Parts: sequence; structure tokens; C-alpha cells
Amino acid sequence: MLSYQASKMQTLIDEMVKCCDERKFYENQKFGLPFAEIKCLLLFRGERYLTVKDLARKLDVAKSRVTKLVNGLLEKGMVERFDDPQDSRVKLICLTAIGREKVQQVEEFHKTVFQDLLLQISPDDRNYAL
Amino acid sequence: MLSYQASKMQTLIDEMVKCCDERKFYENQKFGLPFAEIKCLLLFRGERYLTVKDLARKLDVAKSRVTKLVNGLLEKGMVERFDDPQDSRVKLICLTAIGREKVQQVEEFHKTVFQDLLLQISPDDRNYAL
DNA sequence: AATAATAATTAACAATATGAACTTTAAGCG
DNA sequence: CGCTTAAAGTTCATATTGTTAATTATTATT
Repeated sequence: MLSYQASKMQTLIDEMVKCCDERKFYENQKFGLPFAEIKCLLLFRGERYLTVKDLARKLDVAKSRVTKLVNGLLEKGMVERFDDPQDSRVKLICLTAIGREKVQQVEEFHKTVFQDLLLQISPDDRNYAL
Repeated sequence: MLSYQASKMQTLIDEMVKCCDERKFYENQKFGLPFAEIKCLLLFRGERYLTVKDLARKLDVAKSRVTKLVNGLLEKGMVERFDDPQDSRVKLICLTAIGREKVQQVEEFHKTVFQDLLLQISPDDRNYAL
């Protein structure tokens, strides 16, 4: 019995992970940006400036990776980079108007996706689980 | 309310996906193989031979990707490759003894992981969900 | 003032994956 | 039978995501 449920659970989790992978590809196409850059943009919610170090911690990747992501976003005009006036080792990164608009589009999309998903669950189950 | 639940659900799903990504890295270390090769090996459950095309379909990747994965597994002595006696375009790929042992180790590990996970859920909830 | 530590970048590399071009073989058809 | 088309697999160029080690520049510490 436990063994049966374990294998069923594994199948369900595998499907879920695959579904989320497909969502990455979908968003990549829909928003015309590599998914890692999208994730990067979304981190600016409620933050005026972030440093490379901040981004590395939030994304859980190496700083050198962040440098490359930020370069990509700079080329696309989504972010800007300034020297920190208090510590010239530090670079302050922030969204441009274009970047803020992109963030809003992505967030709007996420909102509809997850709300639609929730609406497929009966209200009782929704309130039980969340 | 719906909006709150949607954002909560998004957080939960993000955490789950991240957790599964970490599991990939863990298995990769534990079994000394790139995760894609592990996935490839596991497809031979109950199958004597698989072709490149079969593997591409099951893994949902391009055939050229399968060629590389199989080359990696060949070098490590996990699989063997034969010409199909009925159609010499086709290559038949199968596990070696070493490959079968590796598969068993991974499956054993999966079984314990998912059973331990299930045991953290009360029996009532387990039977309700699965 | 010399030494440590920190922030960021660069460069080399690995893993995962795709798509186009190519080779070889098989199948279909007049 | 021979010609064309289709299929299986490989190779090559490229993209994305990520790491580690080395380097540069600046700040902190002793």
C-alpha cells in the first residue's frame, strides 16, 4: 500500500516538475527573454536597487552568473547600472521603465495562471490546503 | 482572498520545483552520473532494448541529444549498442550488468525518499489524496 | 602603511538542449 | 529494377544555465 502510494506520488511529482519546465519555455517565448533573466527582473519587486551580491543570493547562483544576466538585461534596456556613491566596489542595479513594464506583464500573467488553477479546485479544498 | 491564495500557491510551487532541482544535484553526486544520464538509464525498466528514437520520445528531447547521452553511458560501461538485425539503420541500446545495478540503486533510493515523504503525511490525508 | 577582505568581472569549462546538414539504409512505386 | 522518398542515427554549430578560479579595484583592519 505504502509502496503503491509512493510510486503514485513520484509520478505526480514528476508530472508537476515537467509541467513547470514547460511553463518556463512558454514564458520564455511569451516574454521574449531567457527564463533566468525573467526571474532576475522579478526580484526587483519592491526594491529600488539591488547589487550583484543581492541578486546572486536571491537567485541562488554564483556572482559571475549574475554579471552575465545583468549584461543581457542591460543590452535589452531592461535595467541600468550605477556605481554606489558610498562604496565604489558596489554596482547598483535597477529597472528601467521598460523593465518595470515587463515585470508588470509577467506578474499579471502569473496572477491569472495561478488564479485559474485555483478555480479548478473546489472552495472547500482550497481553504483546507492554503 | 483568491489573490492571496494564488500568491501562496505560487510560492509553494516555486519551493517544490526548487526542491526537485536540488534533488537532481544530490542524485548526480550520489550516483556519479549527470542527471540526464540517470533519467536515461531509468527508462530501461522492463525494456530489454530501446532505440535512439524510443529514448528521444520518452525523454522528450531531440535525437541528437540522445546520441550524446548514450555515448556518455557507453564510455562509463552502463549500456551497450548493437545493430538491429532486421533494420541496420536502427541501433539497439540495452543496459550492461553495471547499468542494471546502477538502476537498482537509484530505484531503491527513490523508493525510500518517497516513502519517507509519505510517512510525514497523516494516513487520513494520504488516503484522501492518492 | 601593509595586509585582509569584499564586490564585481573575466575566462575557461560543464551540463542540458535544439536544429540543420549529412550518411546510411529501407520502402514505395511506376 | 531503379529512382525517389522517408526514416534512423550522427555530427556540428549554437544557446541557455550554471560553476570555479583568477584578476581588478576598492574598502577595512591592524
